[in-house]
Amino acid sequence: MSDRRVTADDVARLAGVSRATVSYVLNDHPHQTIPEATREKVRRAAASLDYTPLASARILSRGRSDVVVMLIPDLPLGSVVPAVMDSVAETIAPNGLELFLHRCPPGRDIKNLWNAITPVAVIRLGSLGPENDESLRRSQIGFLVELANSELEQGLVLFPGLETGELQVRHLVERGHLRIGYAWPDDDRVTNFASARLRGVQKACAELGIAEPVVLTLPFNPAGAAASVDSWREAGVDGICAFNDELALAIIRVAQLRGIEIPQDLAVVGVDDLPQAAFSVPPLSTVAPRPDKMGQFVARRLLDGIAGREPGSLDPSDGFIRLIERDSA
Amino acid sequence: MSDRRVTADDVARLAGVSRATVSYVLNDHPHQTIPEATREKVRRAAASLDYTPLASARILSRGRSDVVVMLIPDLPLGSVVPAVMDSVAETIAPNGLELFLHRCPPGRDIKNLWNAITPVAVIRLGSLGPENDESLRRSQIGFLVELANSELEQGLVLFPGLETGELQVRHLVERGHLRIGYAWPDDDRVTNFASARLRGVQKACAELGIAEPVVLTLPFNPAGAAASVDSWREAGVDGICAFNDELALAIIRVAQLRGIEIPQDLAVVGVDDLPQAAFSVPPLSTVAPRPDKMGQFVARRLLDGIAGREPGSLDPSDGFIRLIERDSA
DNA sequence: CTACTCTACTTAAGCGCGCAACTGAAGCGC
DNA sequence: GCGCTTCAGTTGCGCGCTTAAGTAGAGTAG
Repeated sequence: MSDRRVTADDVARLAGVSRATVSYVLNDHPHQTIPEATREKVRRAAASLDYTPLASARILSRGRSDVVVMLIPDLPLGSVVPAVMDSVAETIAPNGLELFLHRCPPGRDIKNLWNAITPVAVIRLGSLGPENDESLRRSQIGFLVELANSELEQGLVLFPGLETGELQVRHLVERGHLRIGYAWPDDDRVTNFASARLRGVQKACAELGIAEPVVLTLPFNPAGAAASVDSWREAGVDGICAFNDELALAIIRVAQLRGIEIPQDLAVVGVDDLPQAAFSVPPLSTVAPRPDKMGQFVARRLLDGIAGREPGSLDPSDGFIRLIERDSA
Repeated sequence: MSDRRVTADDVARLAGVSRATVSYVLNDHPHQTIPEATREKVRRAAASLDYTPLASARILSRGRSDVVVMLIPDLPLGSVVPAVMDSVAETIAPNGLELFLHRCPPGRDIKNLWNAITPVAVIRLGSLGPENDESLRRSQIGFLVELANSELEQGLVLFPGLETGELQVRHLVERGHLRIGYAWPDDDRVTNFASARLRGVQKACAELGIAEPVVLTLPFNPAGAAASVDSWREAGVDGICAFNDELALAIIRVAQLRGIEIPQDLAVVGVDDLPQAAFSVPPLSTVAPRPDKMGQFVARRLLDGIAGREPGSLDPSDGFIRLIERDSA
């Protein structure tokens, strides 16, 4: 809040050295022989003035910034996105990189963003719409990681929908539930996720030689949910793959009010592992994302890309999700 | 991804004018008389080269950046923080400002951040710990908005805990529930929020001349929750203020399993207005935050501060929360 | 015809920093 | 005492942009 910024010149003057020396000391520049006494003098001066180099000047001079921007459309970000962020941030921190999140609602034009910030890399977390995706690719950003919400979008898939659906079905079948239902969400914004997961369910059913899943949209209110549950029961369904835990928990609650025993009469498997999932009665079996693994994968890609290395050929979807077996199936 | 960045020089050369003219045109500089023909030439050249000014150079030159950073500790960010972000972003966008979120776990030192970015302003969303808070204040940031999680922390309060607690009690009392219980969360990270809300509850009880609330920690599992509900019932409690909707919904579920009628035997009021709240049986009455109002308030403060104006003397807590009356009380 | 104004630009001075290249002094072998 | 290397710094350029100040030419007033 002072009037004029403190610059490296001020530090140099106070320390009685040149500006270059200040820069060398504060950046721990290699190939430079500076005795500890001088270093200490400089560091003291910098500290006493609360000196912080001006990022813009630093970046301009080095020709490279340390900012990674994560661009996310205005999807409802649950607890997994922040967790992935934390994991990415932690992994790239040793390289001096800092992660920032920027929300990007459908209507907004990205172009103005680059007037404000010069990232080394950006992580696109799901599609931002055709024009923005395109302009992102054409822009002069060092490195771009394109993440997809599901196998149906372009980009790397963090949350593999196919595999998720398969895991759900295989678990139900293992426990003896052979007539599968799918609880489809009543929210357009997540259609992409849902489609991929349903495909996984269908694929697994085919592979296991059981009947096609009975797909019903699950309205997010008690009456509607109850109706869907009744329909499934009439169709002989005894195992439900829910799009996510919210739906799964709703199903469990509604079913219990109707005297349906879980998992004997009806088994349910969710997705997400919400905190509530562990504490429902019975505790919900669910396919959980592993944000730490996801973040580490993204961060590695990022670091490889920035360094100009070819990204390692690891299997992206390896270990990103896991089945948590509890008692609802 | 091209080898060399496209600079204003390239655009100038292509358009057949000087670099200064390019800058004047692209920034719509006032007090400059440039015929439309020339403007068009420049704009075409810029577009055909996909020119984006280098933010760092721009900022260095203008001595001012357009970046607002929102710093948030690693609290679980629900749906309200993103909503506040969107509201802030939208309000400041007409001024050319861009909002970025940066998470700041307790251990992390903020200092390195300013090597990466030079914000005009930062919004501190809750305390980042004593050292970081202090270093933030000493740093050379243009403007700092300090937001508090509750009345118990330093800074402006967006989510007024006192008022929240009061609203809960007054609603219960209006509906004839005079013996109040308070459901305390089993999570250390939210103690600050909870304390303020509880104080509001206690204050309202005192003012209305009813007994002190019976405070019980509500374990987030069915058995524990059931035990708490039993204790309240034994104490004659017929109206519960829950710390948040999650707890409120858990209470409703547990109570129903025990044959307790809601709201006749036991009324419950939550906080947050989760999506599930509207669809529980009975629908949950709750104190809802209004992220749009919060965001607009923060944005106004920000714009005033950046412009050097004294912030308007509006009542910060006005309209930030509201009671949503449904059927659980 | 000169002096002035207005238009439509251009020239050039920074912004603060990093880093390559240079320099002066000290140390050392012969 | 000479040339060589190492130490401990300094000088100065350039990153790409904004913007104050300047200027050539056309138009107009007197």
